[in-house]
Amino acid sequence: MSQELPKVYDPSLIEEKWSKFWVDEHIFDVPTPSDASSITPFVQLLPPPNVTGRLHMGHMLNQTEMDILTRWHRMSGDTAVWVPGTDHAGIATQMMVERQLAAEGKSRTDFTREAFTARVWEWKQRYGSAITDQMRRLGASVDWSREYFTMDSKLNVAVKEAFVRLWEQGLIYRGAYIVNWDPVLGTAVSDLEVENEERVGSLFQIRYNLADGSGSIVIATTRPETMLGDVAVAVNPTDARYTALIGKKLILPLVGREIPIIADDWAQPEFGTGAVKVTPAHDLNDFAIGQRHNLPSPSIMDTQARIALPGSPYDGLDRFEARKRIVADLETAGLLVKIADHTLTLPISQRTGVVIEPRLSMQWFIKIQPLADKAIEAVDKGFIKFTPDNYRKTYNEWMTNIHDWCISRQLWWGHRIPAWHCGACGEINVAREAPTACAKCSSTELTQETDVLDTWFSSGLLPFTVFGWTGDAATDAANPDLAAFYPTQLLVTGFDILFFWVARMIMLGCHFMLDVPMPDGSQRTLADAVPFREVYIHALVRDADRQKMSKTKGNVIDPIEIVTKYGTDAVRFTLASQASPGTDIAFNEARTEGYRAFANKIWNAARFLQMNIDRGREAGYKVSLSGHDSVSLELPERTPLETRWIFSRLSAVSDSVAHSLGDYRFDEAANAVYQFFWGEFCDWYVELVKLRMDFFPDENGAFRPHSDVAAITLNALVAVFEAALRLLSPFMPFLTEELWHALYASVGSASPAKSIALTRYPRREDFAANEASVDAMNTLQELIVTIRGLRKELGIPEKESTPVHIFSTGNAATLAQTHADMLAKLCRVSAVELAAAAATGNNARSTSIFDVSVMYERQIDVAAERERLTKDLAKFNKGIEAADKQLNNEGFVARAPAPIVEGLKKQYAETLALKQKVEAALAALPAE
RNA sequence: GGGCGGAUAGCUCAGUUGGUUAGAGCGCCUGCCUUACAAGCAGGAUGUCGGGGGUUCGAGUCCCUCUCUGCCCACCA
Repeated sequence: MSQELPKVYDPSLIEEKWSKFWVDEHIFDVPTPSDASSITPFVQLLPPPNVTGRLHMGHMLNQTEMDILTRWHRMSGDTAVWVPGTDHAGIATQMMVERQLAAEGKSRTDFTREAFTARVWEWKQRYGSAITDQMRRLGASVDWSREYFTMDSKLNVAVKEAFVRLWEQGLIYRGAYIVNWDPVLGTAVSDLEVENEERVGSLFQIRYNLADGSGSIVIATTRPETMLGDVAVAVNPTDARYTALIGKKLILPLVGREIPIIADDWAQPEFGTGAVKVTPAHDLNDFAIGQRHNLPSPSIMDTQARIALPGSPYDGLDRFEARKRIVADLETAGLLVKIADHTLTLPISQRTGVVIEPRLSMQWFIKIQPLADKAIEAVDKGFIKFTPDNYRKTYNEWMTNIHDWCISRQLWWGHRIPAWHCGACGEINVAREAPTACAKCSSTELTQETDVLDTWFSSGLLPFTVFGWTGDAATDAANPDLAAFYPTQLLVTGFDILFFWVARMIMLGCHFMLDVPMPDGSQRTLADAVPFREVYIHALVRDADRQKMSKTKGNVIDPIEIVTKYGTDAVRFTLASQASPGTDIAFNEARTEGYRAFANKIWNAARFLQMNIDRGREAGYKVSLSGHDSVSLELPERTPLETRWIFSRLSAVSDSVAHSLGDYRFDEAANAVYQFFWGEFCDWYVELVKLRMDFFPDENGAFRPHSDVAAITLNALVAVFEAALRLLSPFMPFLTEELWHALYASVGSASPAKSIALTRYPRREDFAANEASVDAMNTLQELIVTIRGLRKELGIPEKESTPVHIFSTGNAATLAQTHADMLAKLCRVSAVELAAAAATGNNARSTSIFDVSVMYERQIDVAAERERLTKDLAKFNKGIEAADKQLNNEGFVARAPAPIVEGLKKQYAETLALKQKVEAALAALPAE
């Protein structure tokens, strides 16, 4: 190697270099394929983070998963496209800039709309790349050449197009309805942006007197202030208490207005007093009653939820202040009957945390049922698959109970609704470009709609708008990006935006793309109109105590901080090692420390290789790397056992990693590569390889004669390590990139690709697998571990070598003799002798395949030995008892499959033999 | 009010269609600086698989039930 690697892995020395390299060298950019049918696409859309955002652990988990899959697919030969972008996030961004203005002592209303949006753009240019910079740092292998921003003019054109088409198709309407109103933001928000919170409030009972003075009705309400807008009192038609009163008039307290008593099923006799006040402009249900009974719906509040009734004593009061005053006034008037504690669910704005005010206002809606129908069908028919599958149910539930989607927002930052109101005739002109005259009356008195679209409207279109959808069938059918990359293969996201985003993309994708012919000109079916074929929903990242991370709790872990501390690869590995479908991740720093150690282990393995390559070279051996594909299917005849074994293991692990990743079992995949690299490659292979490297002195300081075994082994070692790096690289891209290049430099050949990310992912068939070597190694490993245990128990000093006696009915003893060098190296065995019979005694131990005794004279701890043996005996007895019971059970023998019965019998016999040996050993123990 | 999930070692979690004596990492205990790595090496201990019942030759795994615990949806004044 050109330069020597430092002894301890320091991620900060290499990470910046590689993240910059990947971006600058356009390693992950994917040009549009000229022939869509010649590629296997693997396309994913990054759930666009808010442009105002900062990366949190949820993002990092999401991106780690997407990146592992993208890198794996890319290395497996697929055309892997991961499209990044950011969301203009109407409300969040506008709030951000307004806060900035507030700091300058200004407010939005000090600006014109144009000046304000210009200011937002300025903000975006300046700070908008913070989150994507963080992504670059974390090594997300996205195609930056395809980066989008949801307010880009290209996307704006597409958004307008989509809106106009929906309007023309009669799927968008405008009307006055009750919407969720955020009085701080001064805009409507969707149902999804409202969180329901249970709180203890009060239920007020108020007396409304009959106009004719013949009595009164007591109503119950949680919101007395809305009585100013009452237009009726409803009772249930079956409620005997009130039937006589239906049709009579009441005097609205404090106001004096006359309102009727009406009969409506909505009023439930059991609740409160059975009589309910009706305020159509400030309650969804009351609005429905109002419609049914043809009642007026006077609004009593302004956009900031202040009472807006000129002339009223309450005019200008905030709603909660008004409530206090009204309750007090009612009490004074003797009309307040009762105040009782009452738990109720309050709608809270997700954005501002204030209580949502249901408000009657003019809004734009999407008639959702036709879109939902297709979206339901697409999932029902399996065109879109959910992992975990139970989200399908959640999705269906929501989709079948869906309400029309209010898409208008009273904001300044966002895609402005392409509609122009005619001042002359009131006609709404919806058009792609600003019309010059009203289509109905030709008046030129046109003003553009001031509302903007819900952010999720534009992000719901992304799967096709990012690839240049225009809405023109012929143009879109000829669009090579759409041809190659739509539908995308996979969407990885959190459940929190299942309805906000995933469901909307499905509805809008199925709707719009159904009209785009297939590249071959044929009619597109729903199966190909879907925006993605699979959805993987990942869980939440929690803190080490499984608490949700939140700013108020102060337990938020900043990915950048933790990455700075442990290195990106270690944090990625921590997330991956726990990421499995449906399971939340408890992020524990102790674990990350463990994976930093793993990174260091890999690093030091590279140093070991470096040393061997250098020394081997000096000794005149040739070292080469054949390339990044198949390592070597034919191992030379003189290849030692451990190399045949590690190749077999590499083959098996490659296979299992692929299967695990295919099932989104990131945890299984990560654990498999971890176990392979540390537990097999380092713990066994590297140690055994030292036996072959005859350019190092042996135990006695002597050099052995050179042989081709050393050359074979050295080259195998290099090949296996190189393959292991590729295997690890989707999980630990930085470390593996660095070491991969260093390895090639060390070997002295040019690396076959610009980046390890562009090499081939190891596959099962790439490595010669050999069953016999695996069996033999398993036996030797068990033997070595047993001897180590015995030695420890006997208190043999680490450096002292001892002979062993081995008896076996199988090949264990001969294997031990053949590979005595391994035993010498790994458990200090000076000589292997075959025993004629199984030994029992303090220095012996038995397994089902061999009996081994270590020849060492030493007084053992009799009490400890007795305890161990007694424990073993109990264990064996328990096993024997259980097996005995089963084997004597006729039902079991008759019905269980033969291999199970045979297996149990064999095990029974083995356990019995072991038990007898333990009993003998116990008997042989000297008295204490 | 509906719906979904979880409960397995001190901690965080695996455990494939029921099949032999339930695993991993971390932590813990013991001994080691063995020519890559002390962020290391070797050895070791640890479980009434939440409780109860059922199906079965056989249940951590399937069914019922109870307890605890997350989460999502919902217009009851």
